[in-house]
Amino acid sequence: MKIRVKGIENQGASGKTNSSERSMEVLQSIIENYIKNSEPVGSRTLSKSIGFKLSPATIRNIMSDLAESGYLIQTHTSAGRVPTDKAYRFYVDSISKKPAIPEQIKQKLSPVSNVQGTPVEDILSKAVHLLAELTKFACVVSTPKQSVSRLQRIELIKISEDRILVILVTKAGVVRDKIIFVKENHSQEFLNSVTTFLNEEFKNHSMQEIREGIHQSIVSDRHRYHDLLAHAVRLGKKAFELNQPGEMFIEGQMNLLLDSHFHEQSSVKSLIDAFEQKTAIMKILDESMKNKGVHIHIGIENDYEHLHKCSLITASYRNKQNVLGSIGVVGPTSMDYKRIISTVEYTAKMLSKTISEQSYD
Amino acid sequence: MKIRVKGIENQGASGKTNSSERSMEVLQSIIENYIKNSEPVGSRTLSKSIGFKLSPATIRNIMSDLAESGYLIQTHTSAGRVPTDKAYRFYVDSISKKPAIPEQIKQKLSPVSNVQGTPVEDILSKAVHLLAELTKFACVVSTPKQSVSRLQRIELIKISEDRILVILVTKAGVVRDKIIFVKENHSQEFLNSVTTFLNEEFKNHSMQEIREGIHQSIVSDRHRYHDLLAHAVRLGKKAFELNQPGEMFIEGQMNLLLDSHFHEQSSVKSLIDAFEQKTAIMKILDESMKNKGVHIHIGIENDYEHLHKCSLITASYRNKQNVLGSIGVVGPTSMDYKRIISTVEYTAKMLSKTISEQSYD
DNA sequence: ATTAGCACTATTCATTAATGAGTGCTAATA
DNA sequence: TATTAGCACTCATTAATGAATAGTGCTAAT
Repeated sequence: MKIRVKGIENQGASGKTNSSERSMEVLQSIIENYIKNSEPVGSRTLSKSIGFKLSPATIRNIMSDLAESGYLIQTHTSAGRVPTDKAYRFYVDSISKKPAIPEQIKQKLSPVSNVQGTPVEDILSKAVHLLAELTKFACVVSTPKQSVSRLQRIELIKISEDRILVILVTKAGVVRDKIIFVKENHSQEFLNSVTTFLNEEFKNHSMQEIREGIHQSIVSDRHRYHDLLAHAVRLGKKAFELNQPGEMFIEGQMNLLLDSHFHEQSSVKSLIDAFEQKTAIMKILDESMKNKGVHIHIGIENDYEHLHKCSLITASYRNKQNVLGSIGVVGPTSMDYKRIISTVEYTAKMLSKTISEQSYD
Repeated sequence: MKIRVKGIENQGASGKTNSSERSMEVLQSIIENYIKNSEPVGSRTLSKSIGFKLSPATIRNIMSDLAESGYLIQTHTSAGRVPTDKAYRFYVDSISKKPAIPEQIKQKLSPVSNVQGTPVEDILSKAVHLLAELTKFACVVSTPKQSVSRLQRIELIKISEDRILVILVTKAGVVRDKIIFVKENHSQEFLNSVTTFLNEEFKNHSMQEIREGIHQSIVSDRHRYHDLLAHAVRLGKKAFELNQPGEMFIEGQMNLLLDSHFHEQSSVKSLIDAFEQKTAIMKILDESMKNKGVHIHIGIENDYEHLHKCSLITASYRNKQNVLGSIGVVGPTSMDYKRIISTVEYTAKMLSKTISEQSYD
């Protein structure tokens, strides 16, 4: 058996590129070709598409090597070759200069920044909708995490004898409400005092801190004999209890089903499952908040099995103070990474800009 | 040519059912058979399924008549027959006793009523999610219409020099927020006075009334020389301006794409379009709020062309005072109407019950 | 090291024939 | 007179066949 050298070793001082480099160039061409046409690419086709700089036979040899190293697979003997997830990983890692955002995309996304006085949720919803239209894939966005965002204001409104409406306004510009049930029949005036106290005590603190702080207050008994404070703390504890599990907006799921890569029954079922069980995607979005920039999860790299046929491109958005959530695209592993990456990046940037302007500090 | 009698005339005092009645029974069987198996039903199959009470030949004659009257069509000469939208219309109109709700469905929907202190939106979202799971079709629900619901409370919160956060709480239990931009730099104390004024003036009035009332106030000049009131009216006008276009939650869109009836490309495209362009479905939901009970739109009966292959089953939900919105199912025209109708009806009932309990009066 | 040439393989596509489900009509039957 | 059995006919579906095609791998020549 002939052993072909496909290593990284240099080839002396000749002007030629070394063989490893050339292999990678070929691989890149194959990937781009496949992304474009969604069809297995053969040696002749490729030779043509790179302007016959290499003959089909040469390319066959290179392809054979690439297949051996796990970058390509054949669906059957006489078919062309298809990039593996490993190939896509190589591809996205080797992308150096991102393409400029086409004017058309900027145009399309402009409504995102054009939203005087709109609630954050509506901005997110608008953004994810447009992103789905642009990419023709499914898009998701997570709503701002409650725990990190800081308190702008709390309001307690008496609804009935035993129910109080709590409204929390965070600095990120998110308004949350819930009803709490109480045993005592507090007057609205009393609630106003409590409100004042809570606002003075906790304004600008993160929800996380507040929850811990209130817990502390209850454990310590410094308020035990002060009626107002004791009640305030008690109510506050209920009011700040975590109840929002973290939401996510989804748009354009159906786009995926027009995509030829998801035409088999099983793939469709997987997708439905993935979107039904939001947790897996949510986890990826959460993960994406931890680091700056665009995050890419290619097929098999996803922990969740039903996403093995998908790639996710995500980017976090933020206001001036905090990372709030992230937005992303779910598409086939053979998506046009360059385009999608820059589109997601740009959308997240727009989102951050808009929300920062709207933020309450 | 032989003319077959297929009219409504009676046939004397014999114990036999008259032929029209029998035709309708056959039609019903055909429809139920088709709903069950999604396959054109032939004379032999049907004869068997009704226990050979009628021979295939007889059934063929009846079928031929039904086809002539537009209740059935053949996809091709040697295929069985398929119900038309007219047949489905007949079918749903002839449903007399609705089946009891299976315990299993009640069980599954119980989380809807089990929601202490949850915002209305979350309840709706939960309900529509469960409905989609139960029916395996796409489900939609419209959020409470702002205009009919009455004011529980308004809050104005100063955000920055030129921005005020407005929070509207309606009696239906919906909290809405938006930011308004102002030229003057009002103090929070001033805003509090305005808030008090607005609450006293407008509590318990419908948004519609309030909008008109404020408009009146501005046209008339009774507040012109009173600074506080003039400002209050000005701010109020901004605050109550309609900005919520009426939302809709969608769940289970992808279920439809597993359904064999939507397997052709064109159908899929239509569906995507229908859900993208939410207006058509929204209109049907709005329409459904005008009358009590379950509403049924079968295929071609829908104004919107992209919904011609779908049937919609909708029902409104309400609190003690008002009809708030509606919830519905979008599925193929050959859906199991009995089951879906009763499921939707039950869901709407649960929803009404839960929201009424949570409503602020 | 690269390439041309050739044998080989597997898919895809069109054609054909067999099968079968279902109808419509007519004549027999209850 | 309504129902049914029987039969000829239609058309979709399926399987089988073969030709065309796209692609590979190997070897020998450059």
